[in-house]
Amino acid sequence: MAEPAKSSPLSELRIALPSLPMRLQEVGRFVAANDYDATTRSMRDLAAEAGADPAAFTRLAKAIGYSGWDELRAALTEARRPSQTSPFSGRAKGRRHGPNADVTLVTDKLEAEAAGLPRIPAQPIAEAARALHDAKRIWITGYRSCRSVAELLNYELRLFRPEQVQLVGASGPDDLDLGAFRPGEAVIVIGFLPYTNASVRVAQAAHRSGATLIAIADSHSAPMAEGADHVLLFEAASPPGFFPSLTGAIAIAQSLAAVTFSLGGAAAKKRLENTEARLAAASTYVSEKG
Amino acid sequence: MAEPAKSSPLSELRIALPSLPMRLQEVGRFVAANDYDATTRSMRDLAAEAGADPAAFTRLAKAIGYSGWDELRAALTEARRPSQTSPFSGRAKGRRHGPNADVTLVTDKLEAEAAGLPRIPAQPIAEAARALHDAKRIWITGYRSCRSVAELLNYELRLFRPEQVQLVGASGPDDLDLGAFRPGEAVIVIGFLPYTNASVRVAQAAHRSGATLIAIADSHSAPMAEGADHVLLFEAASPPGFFPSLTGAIAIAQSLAAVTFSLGGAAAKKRLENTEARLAAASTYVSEKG
DNA sequence: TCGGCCATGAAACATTTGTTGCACGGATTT
DNA sequence: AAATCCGTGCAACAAATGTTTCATGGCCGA
Repeated sequence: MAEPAKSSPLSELRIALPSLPMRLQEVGRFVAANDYDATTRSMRDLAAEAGADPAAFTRLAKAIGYSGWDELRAALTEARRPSQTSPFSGRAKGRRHGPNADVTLVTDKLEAEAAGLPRIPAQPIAEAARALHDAKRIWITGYRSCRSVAELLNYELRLFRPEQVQLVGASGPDDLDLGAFRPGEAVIVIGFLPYTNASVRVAQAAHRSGATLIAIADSHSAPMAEGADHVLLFEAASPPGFFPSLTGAIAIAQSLAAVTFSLGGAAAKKRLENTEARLAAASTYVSEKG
Repeated sequence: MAEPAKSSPLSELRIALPSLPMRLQEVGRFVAANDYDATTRSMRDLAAEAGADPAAFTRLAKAIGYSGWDELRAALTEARRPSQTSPFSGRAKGRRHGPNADVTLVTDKLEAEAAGLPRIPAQPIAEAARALHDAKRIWITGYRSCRSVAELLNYELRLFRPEQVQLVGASGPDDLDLGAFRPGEAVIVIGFLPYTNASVRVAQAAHRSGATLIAIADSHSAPMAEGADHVLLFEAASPPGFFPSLTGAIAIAQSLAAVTFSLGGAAAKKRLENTEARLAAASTYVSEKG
């Protein structure tokens, strides 16, 4: 298989974890989660706290290729040494050229997107949230890459308003939903350049039906923003050769859901708790442990 | 006498330094200058490197009020312990209610998320992208709210590698896909606390199969990060009452797709152009106009 | 000059450290 | 069903740890 990036002893450990015997996995997890204590305290101490046999630590070290616990701990200690590099900069073994171009590419992109977020107008989001709060029913629309944003919004809103939120096209052809829009309902349409025809049709249908139209788009002149009651803007632009950025749209979606939830007050909170209890009962999630 | 501010054992040491016997001063200065080694290496080791007698360390500790070297080192160790408070913490502005409480809520949230993005480690993303580039096939997994991230990644990767990218569970029960993982393929699993059982099962299956496992998660100790060849971290934490933030995960997904695309070179570019041409021919998009 | 004092290094001490051999038990194979 | 392997806990081991003691030597005050 492709050789794993064994940048640090910790990642070596984590990679090897699943293929170890059960008890060794336990102590391995303990070490990975408490690596600072692993470097400072004694093996027996750790064993006592982890509720395991001291010998297990020696065996763990040998199992992942070290001559013993001492050597593993030495490696962890070196990896932890505050040493040379400033807070960021990865662990850079001296790489400066070639592959490093990708890294700066990523950093630049992340910083650019971070810069875009605070520029998102907050006021319209709050207003749109109130509209959602008042809506008897909420429809959500997004095509192609915007589908992911639509689904996230759908998911989060359904956590506390399960019966009143629906993804357009979720239960059959989109066109069936278009005729179902009613006044008093809200329709959210997400899109950016180039605009998908289908999303524009949804927006138009929403407007015609008298429902409240909320557009999440990259421009006021976006087709789905025409006639919209609320327009939530984000920056989708990216450097040439990149895909448009959806980070802003996601941030808007999450803010929208959060404010709508807070407007819902105790009732919304109650419903969310019910949902979570149901998920827990179905053992959807990995149970927490010490 | 006036009690000196004993904020840390180190400052205690430095304060008491001048009033100590010469040899103890030397040792004390050595400890102050190499406090990391002081917490990790043994007394005799330090003595050898400092060119001093081991006993001097015990005497130094006693001279500044500790019962022995062990106690001094324990204090230094505690002082050095990495703070367990999350990177977020400087906030908690008092504003709760008011006319535009919702608006400040949104701006705060946006700013917090913007601050989180530059903290995403870029190096692992670049490495993971190379793994994707080399993979014969790419599987993508995400449940519940992470489903949206998975689908975005799926969408963008398929733009230039249509036949080799597949969403786990897209064509039938997830379990059918679990058996299909092969060495030389890559499996991406996205998740954060609370972790969905299904995603952990996918990660385990991927690891067992010998495929390259890429985890996008909120912690190194996330279950799906165990055994992962690449772990891409983001901050999902949000203020109480909020949903976890997916902004970071989306940003990672997009960076991953972008770097993978750039690694694809001319071939990837060609495929992307084909795809776009096909979409245009199907008049998926609204034609540009004045 | 003598006598006490203290800093200092070396060696001996009890304790704790990491390690390894052994026996038991469950799972798998023959 | 028997044989075997492997994971695991226990206990004993040698090595290393921090501490203490003791002998030495320099310093200052009588």
